[in-house]
Amino acid sequence: MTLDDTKGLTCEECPIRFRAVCAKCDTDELETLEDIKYYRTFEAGQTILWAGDKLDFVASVVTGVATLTQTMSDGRIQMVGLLLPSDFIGRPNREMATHNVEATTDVTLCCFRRKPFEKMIQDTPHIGQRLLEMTLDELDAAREWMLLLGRKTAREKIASLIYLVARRTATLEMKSISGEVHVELPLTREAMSNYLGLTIETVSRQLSSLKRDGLIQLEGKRQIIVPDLEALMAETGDDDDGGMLI
Amino acid sequence: MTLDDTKGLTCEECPIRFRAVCAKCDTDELETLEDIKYYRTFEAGQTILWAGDKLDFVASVVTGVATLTQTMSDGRIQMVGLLLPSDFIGRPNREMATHNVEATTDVTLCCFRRKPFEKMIQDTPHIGQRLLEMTLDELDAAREWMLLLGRKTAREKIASLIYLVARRTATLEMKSISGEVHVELPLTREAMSNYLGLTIETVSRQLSSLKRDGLIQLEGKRQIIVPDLEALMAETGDDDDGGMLI
DNA sequence: CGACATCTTGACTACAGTCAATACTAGTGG
DNA sequence: CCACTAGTATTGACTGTAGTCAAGATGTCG
Repeated sequence: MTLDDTKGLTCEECPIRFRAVCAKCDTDELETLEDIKYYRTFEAGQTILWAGDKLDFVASVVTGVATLTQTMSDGRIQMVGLLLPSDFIGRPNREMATHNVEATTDVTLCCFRRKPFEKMIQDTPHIGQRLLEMTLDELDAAREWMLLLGRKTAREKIASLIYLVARRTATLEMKSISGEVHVELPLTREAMSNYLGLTIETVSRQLSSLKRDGLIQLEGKRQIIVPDLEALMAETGDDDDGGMLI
Repeated sequence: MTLDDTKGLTCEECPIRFRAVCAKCDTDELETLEDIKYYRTFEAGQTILWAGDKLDFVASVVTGVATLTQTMSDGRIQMVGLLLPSDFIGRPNREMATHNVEATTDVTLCCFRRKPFEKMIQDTPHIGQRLLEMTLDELDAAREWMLLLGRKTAREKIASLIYLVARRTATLEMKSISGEVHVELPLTREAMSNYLGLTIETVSRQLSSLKRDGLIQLEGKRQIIVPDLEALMAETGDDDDGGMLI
């Protein structure tokens, strides 16, 4: 799905219909949402929101990848969220953006005007319930990420990131989780370093090292081939069952 | 409030009545909660839950401090949550505990049987709404924490932790945020190191260094005096406005 | 008082960061 | 088509911060 395909999309046709904040809504509720929604698009590299901006919408990512980052006054940057299609931006009952949001690929957002959306949360349990589920999932992901940042080595960090994306693509494409997987990494080295709490030099060195050891192959800058996902997993420091919870 | 004071407490008398997951409930709703709740107490050092345990309750911390930790197979530990009174344990619709939960002081929990609690979330918007607010707050805290883990120096990490606790005590005691603050740190050096993604030796060294520089005074192992909160803040790497969002 | 936990300090090491040079890639214009 | 540039990525040499290993100090409790 490209940017232009989303123009004038109805909720029923929406590619994230069953994963986004509206997933539990019935037809009536979708109609209310239609009234308060509008689409916005951003090009790769553009900033969607600056921390501190007044925010009069919340939004779902429809297509593309965006990042949430936090910046220290001396310029150090830490990514604190990686937003994929269906992920939610903004917080009900908060007027200010708290983090920078940047598009790393071309991005389409489905924006909801904030005030009416907040009212819907009060009146439409399905929205609130779904948002709670999604927020709990994000909290789980954040905690996994904290383990990575606090305790993993550089090599383990890189392996974990590739494994995460590889696994997601594998399940998305309904492929078996073992065997060869082609991974499209929508992040620059800088974005990766900000995700992992490393410098770009260390990211580069560890990618080269994993390549030298035959655990990955690099095709251009953004394409990675993982010949053996199990073998990569062994480098992440995790044991296998992670992430299969209900 | 001590452990024994909470025996047979009614919701109306509860010390966390207006901050916990039940904060928005009206009298009727509290009555339903009374039926499915029971108290449990744990001694300092006890494990409340093991990751992987079957979980048939969720709970609020009424008194004391507990930690959420994640463990790697080789023994590395990262704290991923610090649970203070009113914080929530467990996740609706999930049967397994995903992290270890340990009492660092004596702890009282107000436990709710999971099934009826999940039903209440469906039927009682006030519970779900409050849980959503609390989860969003936790997510914010987790992201702040990720910045600390990924990008701060050891000294900044220690300063940040003390500042966090100092600030909380100061606001709790309605004292001015500037000037001298006495802080009770309910964590061992080991727990601090797991919180900060450091070794205990580094924690110890940095505490000594902050002491040498006159930024803190140590009274016994757990009591810290901060003569000048502003000066400590300057060591955290943050700029002042952090944490004052709506 | 002695025994065990926890904490502090010191000496040394290693992993990731810094600084700098070079390589690669994509885009622009002659 | 190639030259030039700008941005991004890789590699090397060196440094510095936090980790490791070990000895001692302090505190707690029977």
